[in-house]
Amino acid sequence: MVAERAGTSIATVSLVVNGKDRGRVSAPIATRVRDAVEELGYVVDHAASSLARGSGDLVVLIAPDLSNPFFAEVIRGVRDTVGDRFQLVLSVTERGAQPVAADVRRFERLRPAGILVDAPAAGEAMTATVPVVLLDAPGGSEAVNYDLSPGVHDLVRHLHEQGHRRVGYLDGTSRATTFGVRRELFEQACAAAGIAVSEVTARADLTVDAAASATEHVIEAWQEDGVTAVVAAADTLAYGVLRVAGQLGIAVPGHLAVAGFDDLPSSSVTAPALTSVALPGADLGRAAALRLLATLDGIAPESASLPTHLVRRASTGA
Amino acid sequence: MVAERAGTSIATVSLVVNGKDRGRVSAPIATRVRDAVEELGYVVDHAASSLARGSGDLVVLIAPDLSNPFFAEVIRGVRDTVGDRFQLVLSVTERGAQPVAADVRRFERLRPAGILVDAPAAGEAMTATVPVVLLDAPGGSEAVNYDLSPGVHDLVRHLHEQGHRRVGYLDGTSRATTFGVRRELFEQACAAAGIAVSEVTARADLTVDAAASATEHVIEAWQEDGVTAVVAAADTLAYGVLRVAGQLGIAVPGHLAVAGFDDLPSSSVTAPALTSVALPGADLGRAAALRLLATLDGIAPESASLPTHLVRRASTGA
DNA sequence: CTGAAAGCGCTTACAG
DNA sequence: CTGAAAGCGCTTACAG
Repeated sequence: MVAERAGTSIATVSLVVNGKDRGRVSAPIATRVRDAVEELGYVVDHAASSLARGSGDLVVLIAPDLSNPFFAEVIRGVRDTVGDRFQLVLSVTERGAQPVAADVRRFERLRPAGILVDAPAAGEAMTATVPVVLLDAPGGSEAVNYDLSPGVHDLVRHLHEQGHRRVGYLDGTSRATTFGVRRELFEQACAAAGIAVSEVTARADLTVDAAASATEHVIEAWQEDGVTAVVAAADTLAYGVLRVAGQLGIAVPGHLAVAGFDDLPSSSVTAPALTSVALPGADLGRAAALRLLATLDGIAPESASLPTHLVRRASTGA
Repeated sequence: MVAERAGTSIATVSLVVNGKDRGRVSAPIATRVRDAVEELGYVVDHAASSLARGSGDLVVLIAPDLSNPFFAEVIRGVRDTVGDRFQLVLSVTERGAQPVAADVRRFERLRPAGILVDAPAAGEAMTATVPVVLLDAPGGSEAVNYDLSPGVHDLVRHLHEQGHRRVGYLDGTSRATTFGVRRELFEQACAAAGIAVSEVTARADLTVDAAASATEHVIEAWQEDGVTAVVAAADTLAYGVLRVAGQLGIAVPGHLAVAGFDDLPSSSVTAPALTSVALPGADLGRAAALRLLATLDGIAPESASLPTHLVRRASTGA
């Protein structure tokens, strides 16, 4: 239709709308085509275009839980980076489960330009016929990760300075590898610093409610065990600890110091404000998108490891 | 490849993988095809399939702000309803802006089976070549909406019973129509009940921080104006009011009652627990998805209006 | 019950 | 600089 109206061929229209007309199509014809496109409100068919070209302009981001403010940040970083060149679409897994290989498979069918997978389940081989970049998947070679070491070491040193010698750890139930790494690094750093990690263990789903109820179950045991500080694997979990402490009248940080991971925006406004190992979500999204773009442009992506640092706030007496 | 391995034709394979083989393909051949599909890990190409068929199996949900727990609920409802029949993909607008017609246009290219638009900007004509269902867009005919009346009237009656005669209203800055409706209904109901709505107005983006800082600006004026209760257009906003009241030592509900809209999961656990007009997000998502499915099946969808009700909690002295 | 063939709307060598 | 033609991987009447 457009070709007919512009008095030219379909091939020429294709060149013009794809911006490949430089030096291939004369200016007057290109203008006629653009006018026709405008008047007809023509928009290239995505399916046909993807089919002919072999892949489309979609970038898929698969994440476990979009309602988590952390992922909102990641999404922002990805979007800012892929910009107008690609169309970003999101997919959430069922009930916050970690993305698995089958999720990638399902989106491969869409022939996206690339797939980003945030916090994939451990041990899943995320290979596809399109480029895949993993976010926050320690161990994967195709991944963009945080370097948790500096943040964790700062945290442990800070706790030590504040006089804590026995701490509790509230872990997540998530299958994401990053939680294993957080815990391991933390325990190693504690051992090195002469801080004992209580044998009383607790874990919860990544919600305030779940964390609160897990905390209720172990808080007495922690107290009896001489724990003076609790570190949670995520800020959301730490909020649960804060809530229970508040309800039980346990002074924070006086009787119990609390810290988390993520440094969510709301962590500066909890009561008391939460000390946290900052994992800049937008940076992660940006780095992952850059890596994907590099791959698509045929450039060997450099492996990215994003710095982390400790944000000291009132919950640990800072 | 699959056809070759199964010793049959491409057409037959197509019938089998699309489950259209009943009475058209013999059992042994169908089995051979399925085996071949299994062994080769074959998955139908979405682009080619969409192109040949005219439309695909994608359902697109465009929403302004996925990090809002309310939308997380909506998404859950949609997903539960579209199930395996369609592939749900999400799109977030830039910086939480209300979805506009251009967003719909952009996703039309994907040839989805249908498009769901949550909280679209007011006055946008959301027409497309594929079925579009609007969520929470009062006034639109293709929309699934809440019937806010019962909830708002219960709220006003409740405030009246608690002795409030002068209230403040904290509005959202969102362009979504629903906020206008909330305010209007509330003011009408107040007028009818003999409650004055303070002229001191405040509005904020839908975040706790923004609401808190907006509240800080007007709280004194409200107090001077004799306001004894504040109603916020969303629970997220009400959290900001609660925070400021807490910081200033204003007793809730003793000196100031607070209520919101949405009844987010976290509203039962704020301090104090928040009275709220419940807008069941999952129900909205479910109703919208059902409406889309009905349209796709050629059934005239019945217009849906979802009931709302008041959840009374401690923040208004309940 | 099965398969050859047209066609979905594009893109891209290729020939002119 | 321009256009005719092949082909992307499917689906679906249609003929057998």
